[in-house]
Amino acid sequence: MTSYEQLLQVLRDEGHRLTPQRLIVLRVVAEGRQHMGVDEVFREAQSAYPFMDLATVYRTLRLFKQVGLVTEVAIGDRLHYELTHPEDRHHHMVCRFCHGAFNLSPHYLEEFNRTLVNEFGFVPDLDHFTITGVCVNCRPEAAVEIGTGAEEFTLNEDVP
Amino acid sequence: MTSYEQLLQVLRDEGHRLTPQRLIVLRVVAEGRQHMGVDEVFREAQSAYPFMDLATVYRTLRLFKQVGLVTEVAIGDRLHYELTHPEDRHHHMVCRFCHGAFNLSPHYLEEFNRTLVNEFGFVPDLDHFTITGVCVNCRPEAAVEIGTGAEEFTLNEDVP
DNA sequence: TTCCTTTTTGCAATGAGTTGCAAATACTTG
DNA sequence: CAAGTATTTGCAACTCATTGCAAAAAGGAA
Repeated sequence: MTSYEQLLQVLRDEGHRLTPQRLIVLRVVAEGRQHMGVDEVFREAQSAYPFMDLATVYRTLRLFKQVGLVTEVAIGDRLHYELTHPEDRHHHMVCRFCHGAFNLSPHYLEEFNRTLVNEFGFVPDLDHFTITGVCVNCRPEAAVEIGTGAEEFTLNEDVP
Repeated sequence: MTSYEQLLQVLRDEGHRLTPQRLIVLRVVAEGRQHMGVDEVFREAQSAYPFMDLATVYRTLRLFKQVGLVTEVAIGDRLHYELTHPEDRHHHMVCRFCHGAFNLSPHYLEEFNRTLVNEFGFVPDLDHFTITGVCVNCRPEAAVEIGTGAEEFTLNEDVP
């Protein structure tokens, strides 16, 4: 487990200033659950430091992402953040129905990454990657939406 | 080449109404270049129909995307749209530096798609996919940004 | 054609996120 | 520890995109 002091050192090393606002946001994210919404981070931070401004939270999270302290995950149409654990890097599969976020090992993208670099000289941003889709649990709902014929059984309640 | 009439039929078939606004947006996108920005579409449409509203353009493009007439591409932080050519489906690699968009054959994602479905039961949205990164031409700039040592040669102008 | 219902439009308001700028403050150097 | 400067904050204004709602218009039925 990365210690709090080590995290601060990352900021100092890159020449960023340690303001109370940054310390608080860092602690909120470090102690919070996985992929917190910005509003969540804001409320928590504000309760620890009532003068906290929303713009500061956005700027701070952007900075933390830039230096690799946190990972940004787009869930639905909102940004979420979680502490980066270097030992447990992972991408996300986000369900378009339930908005659940499932971890995906980087290993599943290695081949793809190599191909883009070798064939096109294109270096994809793959330190973190989010793919949306439909999770196992929501596949029945998805089937109804796109009409696979399954609705004849699931929607008709008059069958004997 | 898909004819204009065929495109209209797609809308009619799904029970959408053919309004002047929709016809114009469709024509603008059909005749425009690849991945047009929303503002671009708006300006073109407005010059053909001065009462055109921006909200209508957004709604119309969203509808067209939903029925598959157009493909949405996120370039930088803005949405762009291009006519969907069913014979020439492709994904996009978007360069974070020059914002150039390069086509990517769906074949490069087939394996990845299968893996997610088989291993996790997760069905990714892969009718269109955009990956950001750094293109061949911008890799020198990227090297300077992330510091690979190359800057010793590119930035120091005092070498004899 | 006319009437009727439902969809669509235009407008204004809203929401998430970003940005310009002056005032405040963290860090550096003496 | 005081002074100087470069960064950061707070605030308000702004941007892109979405939405609620009343008025307008499309398409189907009489």
